[in-house]
Amino acid sequence: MTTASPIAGTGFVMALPETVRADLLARGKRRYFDRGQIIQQRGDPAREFWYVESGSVQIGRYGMDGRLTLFALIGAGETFGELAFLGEFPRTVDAIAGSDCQLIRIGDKELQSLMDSDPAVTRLLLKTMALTVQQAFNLIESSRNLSVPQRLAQALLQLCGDQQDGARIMATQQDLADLVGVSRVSLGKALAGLEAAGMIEPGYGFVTVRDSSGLRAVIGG
Amino acid sequence: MTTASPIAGTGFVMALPETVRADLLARGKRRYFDRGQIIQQRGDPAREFWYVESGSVQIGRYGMDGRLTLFALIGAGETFGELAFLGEFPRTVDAIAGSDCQLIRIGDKELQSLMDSDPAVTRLLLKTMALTVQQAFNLIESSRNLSVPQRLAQALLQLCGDQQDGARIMATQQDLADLVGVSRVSLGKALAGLEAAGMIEPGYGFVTVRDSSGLRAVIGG
DNA sequence: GATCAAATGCAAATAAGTTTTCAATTGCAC
DNA sequence: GTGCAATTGAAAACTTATTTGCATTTGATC
Repeated sequence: MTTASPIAGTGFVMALPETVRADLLARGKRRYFDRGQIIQQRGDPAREFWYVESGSVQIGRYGMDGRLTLFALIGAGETFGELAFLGEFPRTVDAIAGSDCQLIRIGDKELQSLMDSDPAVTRLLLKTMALTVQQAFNLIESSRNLSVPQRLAQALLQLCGDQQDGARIMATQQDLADLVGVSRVSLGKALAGLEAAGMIEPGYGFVTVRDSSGLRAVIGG
Repeated sequence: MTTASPIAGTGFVMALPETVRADLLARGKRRYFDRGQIIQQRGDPAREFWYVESGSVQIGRYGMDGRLTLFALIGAGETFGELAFLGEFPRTVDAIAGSDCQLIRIGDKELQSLMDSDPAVTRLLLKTMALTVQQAFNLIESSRNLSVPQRLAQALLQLCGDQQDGARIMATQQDLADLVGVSRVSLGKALAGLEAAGMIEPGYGFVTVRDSSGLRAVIGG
């Protein structure tokens, strides 16, 4: 579901002013994860949140069948895990390294020392959080009246992130259907439509984005 | 739309620990609004947020025709306007006194002095906000797969707030349809269904809730 | 390269919601 | 009370999405 993506990952750190962000990231510790490695699991205590320096992270939930229901793909420059960390509740989603990746861990110590260093930072954190939330709500609200192809386009754009055209999104049609919140049949039709327009190329277990600006146009018009 | 309600008003202040809340509210100034009076308008700078001490506040948007599209009804104990205030962006919705009401205004000065008084409060604010957001997302996510009657039940419960059974919700079927995100026809059918079950009584321009626990059961099952 | 499970494609029947139109009702203003 | 606009009720045609079942294709494994 497109609507789910803002739940897991946001531009939280990205939205901070350059100096503050650099300061915060400098305090955190770098950690490396191999593709497929589990970063966090549902129910874990949330002692930190993560900034993705390179690579990508899959956010979703494992069902009893062991399959991952994808919620979001977090790319470089994005963060995930802030809500559970700041809210002090257990992880609500699983996170797996989608590729070999390099993350920066930001925990209580780092956050606290940043807030101590400058009292204005806390207000800034609140502001950034509120902004992020508002954007997420806007996204949700706007997607309420969109057709399936439009919502699919939105989801695909979210999933391919900042990548250039040609990005390969590793997700089955069933994954995408869950993400967008429709049946596999409906999603298949929507995919076919976007393919006919030359914007994407469906594969077996993946989708290649050919024309991201076209996808944006689909949403807009 | 049910999904819109968390945007406008939340239990932000309600979720604060008793002592902190009392402290914060004691700092704010009481203001009184007559029924129908405008509290805030879209585009206004957000210099404060409001805690509803008594009465109710309508949140929504005025269309070009001068009609209000209802998003939420905020009752006693709830707050509204935090997002725009904390995020430092202009109001995204209009707020009108739904009845004579008594609000507490919390602005920069009050918030700042609270944060200064105890450094732990800032962390607490972040936590409360994160919690509120997560709850809002949970609500949205859960409502994704609900039928129209279920979403209607959810919206009605949200609108009648803490009130006892017998609460009269002043909203036309068109209002409710906009709120739930369906056509008036579909909403009428859902209303009729709930009425047949004896949970509500539709009126002319209002709905009376007869059995709120029944409505909750509708959502659950 | 033969096998097998996963993933995709396709089609028909069904369900749900929308749009449109018009009639009936309600409540307010005069 | 009468007139009038807003609201509600109801019906039909239409659109969209779901469900179900099965056939086909793909890619990994042995």
